[in-house]
Amino acid sequence: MEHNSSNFIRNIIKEDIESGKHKEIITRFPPEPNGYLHIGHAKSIVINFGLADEFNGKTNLRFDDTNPSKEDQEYVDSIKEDVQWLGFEWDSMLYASNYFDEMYKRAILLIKKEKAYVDDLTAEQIREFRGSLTEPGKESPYRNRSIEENLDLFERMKNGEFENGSKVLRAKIDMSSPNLNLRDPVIYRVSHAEHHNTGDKWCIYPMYDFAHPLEDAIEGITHSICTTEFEDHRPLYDWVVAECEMENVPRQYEFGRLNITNTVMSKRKLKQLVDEGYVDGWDDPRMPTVSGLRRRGYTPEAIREFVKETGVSKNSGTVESAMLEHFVREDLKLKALRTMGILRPLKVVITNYPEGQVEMLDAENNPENPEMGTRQIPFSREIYIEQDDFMENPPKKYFRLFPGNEVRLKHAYFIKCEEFIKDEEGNVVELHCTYDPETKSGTGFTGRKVKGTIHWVDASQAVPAEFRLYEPLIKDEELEAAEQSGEETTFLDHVNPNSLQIVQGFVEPNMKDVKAHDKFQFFRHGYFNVDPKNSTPEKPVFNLIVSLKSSFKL
RNA sequence: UGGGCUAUAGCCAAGCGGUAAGGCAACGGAUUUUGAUUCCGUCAUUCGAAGGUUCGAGUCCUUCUAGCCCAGCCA
Repeated sequence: MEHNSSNFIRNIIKEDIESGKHKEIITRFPPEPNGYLHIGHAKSIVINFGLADEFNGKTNLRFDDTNPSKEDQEYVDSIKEDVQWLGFEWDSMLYASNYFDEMYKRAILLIKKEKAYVDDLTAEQIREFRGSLTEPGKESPYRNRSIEENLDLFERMKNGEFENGSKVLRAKIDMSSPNLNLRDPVIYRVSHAEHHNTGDKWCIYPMYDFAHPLEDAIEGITHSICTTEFEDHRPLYDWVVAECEMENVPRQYEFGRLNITNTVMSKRKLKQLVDEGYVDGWDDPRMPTVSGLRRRGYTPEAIREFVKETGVSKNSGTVESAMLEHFVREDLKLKALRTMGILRPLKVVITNYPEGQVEMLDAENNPENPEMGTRQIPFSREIYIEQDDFMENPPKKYFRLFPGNEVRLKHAYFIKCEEFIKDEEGNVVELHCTYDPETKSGTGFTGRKVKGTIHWVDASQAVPAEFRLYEPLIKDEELEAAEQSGEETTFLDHVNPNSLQIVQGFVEPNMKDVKAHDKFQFFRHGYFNVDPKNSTPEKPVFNLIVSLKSSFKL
C-alpha cells in the first residue's frame, strides 16, 4: 500500500545512498530477551525491517543479551515467533554474546590507551561521585591507576577473582560533563551468573553503552535506529566506536516511542498486570503484547499499516486507539466471512410458520467480496434474535422490533411482532411473531418496506457459543481524573472492571467446524477471532477483535 | 535550576524561503437486506508565543513559554 509520507530517517537514508556514503544499508532489531514484545516493539520492527526492505538492504535480528541475570531462552523463542508472525525475515540471527571476546579485547585496548580504568568504589559511592544534574561529579581515587595495574585487575575480574559488585571497568571521559552518561560510565561489571548462551564462561559482562555500539560496528550496521530516550547516549556511542578504533562507523538515529490511548505500554506495568492476576497471562487478548494482539485477532497486516500510518518522528505523542481499530476493520473487511451470531438470545416463535418445517436459505459469505461464495442456513418456526432488537416501549427512531412493528430477518422474511411474554421479574423472555411468505429474501419483493433488518439464528440447529467481549484495561480519562484529584493511586487501582465480559449465545450450525484464529464478522456486532486456547468443537469461543462502528444512539 | 530533545487541527503527521499533503476522529448528505461498508461534502487566513530579517517566513535570526528524557554495576 502506498500511503507513506516521508519521515526524517527515510530522508537520511535516501541521502546517504544518493551521496554514495553507503551502497547498501544494514539495520538491526536488537531486543533484550527479557520479556515479551509489545506493539511498541512492533513499531521498531516495522521501521527497521521496512526501511531495509525499501532500500534493498539487510536487517539483523540481534539479541542484546549482555545481562544474564535477566535474560532467558524462553524469550528469544517468543521474540523470533513474533517477528516472523509480523511478516519479517531477518538476514542473520545474532547474539551480542557472540562478540564477548571481541568486546573484551576492545576494553583492553581502551585500558592501554588510558581511556578506561578499574574502579573499586561501591555502587553507592559511584552514584555519589557522579554528582547531580546541576553539580559536576568528582573523580574516583582509583581513576589514575597505571596501565599495568588496570590490565592485571581487569584480567583478574575476567578470571572470577572478584565478587559481584566489588569492581567495575569504567571509561575515562569527563566527570564534569553536563551529560551524565559521559561521567566515566561503567562499561563492564562483575557478574557470576549463568548465561543462556555462554554458560559460565564469563564472570564479567559489558554494559549496554559499551556493548551496543560495538555490536553495531562489528555487524556493519549503517543506521542504528532506537528511541529518543537514548539521545543523550549518542555522544557515548560515538566515543566508544571512535576510541575502540572500529572500522565501521554506524550512526544512531532516534525516533519517538509509540503511545496509544487507553493502553499501558511499559514492560514494568504489563508485568504487574500479569503477576498480580489482572489478566490471564502475557497473551491475554487485552494485552498490547504481540502475542496478546494475535490471540485477540489483530492481523499482522493491520498492525503494519497502523504503524506506517502513525509515522516516524521525534515527537512523543499518543495515538488514539481508534486508529489501530480502524486498520483492523479495514484489513478484515474483505477477508472475514460474514455470519450471524446471537450474543444475548431472545427466543422468537413464528406462529404462522408450519411446525416441523425447516427450509434452507441462501446467504452470501461476504457481499463485498463475492469470491467468498454463499452458504445455506436453516430457517424454521423458532429462532433466536438479540435481546437488544426488541423494545416494549421504543424511543423514536428505533427501527427494530416492538409490538406491531415489522422488520426484515437478514437473508429470510419480514416478521411482525404480535405479542411478547414476560417472566415473573418482568423480563421479556419470548416473542410471538408472524411472517409473510411473500417477503422472502432474494425474490425481489417490493410490496412494502421496513426500516430495520435484524440478524437471527435458527433455534433448532443453533450451536452454543461463548463470546468474550473486551474493553480497554485502563481508561485514560478515569486514570487522569484520579491522578488529578490528588489521591494516592496507581494504574492498578483503575483497571476497568468491564475489560472482559463473557456472554453465552448461539451461532449458525455451519460454525461447528471453526478452527483457532478463524476470523468472522458477526453481523451488526463486529469482528471476532476463534480463541486458540479455549475454543472447542463443542463450544466455540470467539474473542471480540473490534466492534463495528455505529451511529445509533439510544 | 545542568544537559539533550520536541512543539503544524481533537489525535498522528508531511512540509527543507514562493503562499498549509495525507490518515484517524467528528459532522452533514446520497446509496444500503449490517444504524456497517461505499460514495460525496465540511473540518488550520494559520503552524507554541512575541519580536526581527526578507518582495515573500511554518521554514532563517532573537527572546520567551510549555512538554518529554537523563543522576542503574538495566536496556
